[in-house]
Amino acid sequence: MHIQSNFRGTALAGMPPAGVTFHAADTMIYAQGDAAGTLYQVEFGTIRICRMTADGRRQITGFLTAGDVFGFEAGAEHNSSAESVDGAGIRLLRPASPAETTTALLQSLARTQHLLMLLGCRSANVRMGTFILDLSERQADGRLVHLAMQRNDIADYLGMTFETVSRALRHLKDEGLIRLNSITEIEILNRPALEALCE
Amino acid sequence: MHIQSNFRGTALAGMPPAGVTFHAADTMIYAQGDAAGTLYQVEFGTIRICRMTADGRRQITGFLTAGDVFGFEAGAEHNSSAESVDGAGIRLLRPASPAETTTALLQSLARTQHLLMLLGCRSANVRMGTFILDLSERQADGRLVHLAMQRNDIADYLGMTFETVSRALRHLKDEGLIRLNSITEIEILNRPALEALCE
DNA sequence: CGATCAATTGAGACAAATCAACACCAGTGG
DNA sequence: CCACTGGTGTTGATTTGTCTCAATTGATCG
Repeated sequence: MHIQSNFRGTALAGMPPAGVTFHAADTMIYAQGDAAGTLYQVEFGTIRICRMTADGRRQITGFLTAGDVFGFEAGAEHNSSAESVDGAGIRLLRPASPAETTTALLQSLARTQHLLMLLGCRSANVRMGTFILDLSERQADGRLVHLAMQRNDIADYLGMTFETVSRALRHLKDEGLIRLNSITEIEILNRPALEALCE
Repeated sequence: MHIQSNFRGTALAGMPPAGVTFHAADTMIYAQGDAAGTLYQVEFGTIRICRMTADGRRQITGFLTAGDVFGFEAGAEHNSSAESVDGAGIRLLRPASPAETTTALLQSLARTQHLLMLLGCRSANVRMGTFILDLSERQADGRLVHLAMQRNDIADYLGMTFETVSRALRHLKDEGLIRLNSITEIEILNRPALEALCE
């Protein structure tokens, strides 16, 4: 499981630094409605920020990885929940300086707007392709992309069903743009074409 | 035209306060790619924030009205453009305090996330209904909603075509939830039912 | 090995996009 | 005063893409 491997990878190299708490896969860090105020930073692993719609659907508004700061809210309560996707280490930030807060907020805003653009575009294939490219940018390797989250999470992030996620992946595969090395690893075979598709 | 009436309404009451510039309907305040840095505040009228997608579509990421602050960017350049919808007065903000910036940013983030939730939901009728309710909250009257923007703008905001906007309005009308008093004025006939639809 | 959950694939239904025609309104000029 | 025009909005017919429902395969784990 990725939980183990991810955690072990860090733990074996030495204990996680003090102030970092570990959250197992699929566990909640804070819930919708919890008191807000604290800021968090991802140390390792992947976090998803979720929000339930009134009709019962779930919208994931972001996936966060090492270095990302999260937890700000406009009100006194969290209107999103934060959950560990694959086992993650979280650091509590001591009250950050205003400048740091602004930077983190701007980044958060930029990410949200980026997702907004993605959802505004209606093609499932393009959404999926862009998602892969986005992940790729945040990961070291230019060809291999690791999917820490499962299809269901991707679906709720991209605003579609997990069946459509599956079909979109198949489509990109059939086009020769990617290869599915395993269920959690995608290989980008033709990046220029993929970028052209997603612009 | 709304330009005249809006402007006149303010102008007759006295000249716009110093530091407020007027932008006629459908004119640009800043463009995608312009140098960022200044913050603006809407004095009167309506502003739309737009972003072009590579495939030529336009996504409106927000409509701003009196009091709203806009213009922040993560980088040195604007990656959105700001345009006057119906003739609007804009005030340049002198460098705001960090606390004010954070507040404005949080509000901006909250709004963007709200729109994100809307786009994640796929029903055109619900999107349209929510849009009307959102507008209503920002306007004085609880029943009458003024549409400063035209159908095309609404479509690009809600991620659908203007034909679908038209059909969604018709649907809400047929359901007895709203009435179309004129092309720019909607009357909410059954707010509870409308809220129930949109949750 | 069977049990369970995740992922894929297929067939059909349905909502929105697309294409096209038409109505409406304001402004213009004969 | 009335045709003409261009922009905007509505409505209709058809196509297309995604959702839904259902069956099947694949992976993981006790």
